[in-house]
Amino acid sequence: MSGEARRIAHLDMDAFFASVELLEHPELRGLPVVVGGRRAGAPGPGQPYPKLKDYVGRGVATTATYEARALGVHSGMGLMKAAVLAPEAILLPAHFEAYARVSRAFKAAVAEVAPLIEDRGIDEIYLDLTEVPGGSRELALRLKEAVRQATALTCSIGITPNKLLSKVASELDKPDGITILGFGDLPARIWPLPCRALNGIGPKAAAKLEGFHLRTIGELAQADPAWLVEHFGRSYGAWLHEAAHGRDERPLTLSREPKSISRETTFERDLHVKADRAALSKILLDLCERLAQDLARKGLMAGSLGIKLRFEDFQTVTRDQTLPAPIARADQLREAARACLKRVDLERRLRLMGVRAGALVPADQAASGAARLAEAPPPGLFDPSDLA
DNA sequence: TCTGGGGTCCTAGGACCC
DNA sequence: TCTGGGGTCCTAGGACCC
Repeated sequence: MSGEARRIAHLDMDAFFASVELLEHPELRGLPVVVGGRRAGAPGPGQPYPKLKDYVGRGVATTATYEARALGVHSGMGLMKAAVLAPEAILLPAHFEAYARVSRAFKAAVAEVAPLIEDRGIDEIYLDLTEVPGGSRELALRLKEAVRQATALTCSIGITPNKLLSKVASELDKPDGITILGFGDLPARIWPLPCRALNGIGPKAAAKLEGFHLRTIGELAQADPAWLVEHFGRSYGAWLHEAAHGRDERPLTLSREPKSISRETTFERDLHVKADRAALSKILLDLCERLAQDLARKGLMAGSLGIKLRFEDFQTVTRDQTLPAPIARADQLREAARACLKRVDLERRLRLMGVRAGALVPADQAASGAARLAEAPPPGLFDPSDLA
């Protein structure tokens, strides 16, 4: 039984990173501004802001103000491409510490209104409003006011019976919008939208659907579920059908433990293992040190370690290794990463390297477990690798 | 004018065990 | 010796999301 109808909100901060930057640089309000790029270096006092057209190098737009989006700049777009569309746009470097601080502030403010929160990253959350007294519009206004008072920023809110629809709804009236929908609104408000508007249909699935002339969610809803399963697999095909009909029973995930922690970097220029050995070695050590800090800060150890490499042609490979015992120190991480590296053919030049800690275990548990084993090996238990 | 960095989840094949 | 099947763990890759 699904019980009574739920009331779920999706709250999404408007152009979050760019909006936080505008708090620092109010004189840029109303202008096309893009946040992104590598250490562009903040302009000194009296210096003009750097323009997108003056940017050279690798990097993507992390966020863009609505003025920049109107020129065609989207997050994830390469900056060199963005510069063609909006050469005069201001380019600001990202300040992740500031965004994290504002993120905590808006979530704390929202929790005062509605405590059941699913964290969906730095700038968005789901809320369960089912048991919160008050009308949906009234609650949305209260949430927006709480966010505004805590951060001086605007957000957009969708309220519907489930997460799937609320996520779509919060996009419908951006920025600073409120959209409240029931199942009855499906044909008029949801079905005309492109399939891509559904959270879970990405570029690949959308292109494949389009190949079958299924462009809108309404067209997808009309498709025979058995046919969808045939072409998209049992799990995904069934989900496509349910999603197109706005059905989604997923509960909110109120807390979760991290499954992995990773650090990666794209190089300024492509590097070759032989010609750039020293540079790559330094980068690997750097990544491992940062990963070790992350693990220490969270009190975790890695039960497995993996590397990720991206070649100059953008092909990406990963190598993972389950460790005999959890590790957390930088030198241990590096040794394990090097063992993984040996399993990759490194003829082509590299553009990215990353390290990832998986199978995470709390450091106190891992330490006591290892100590117990070292102190008193169980009698009669022998390790086959001893024979090697 | 090529495409960041941090994640999650799913699939699929092979090893290994019962 | 052959055959079959199920379950779990490990690894690699890929889609997707923020």
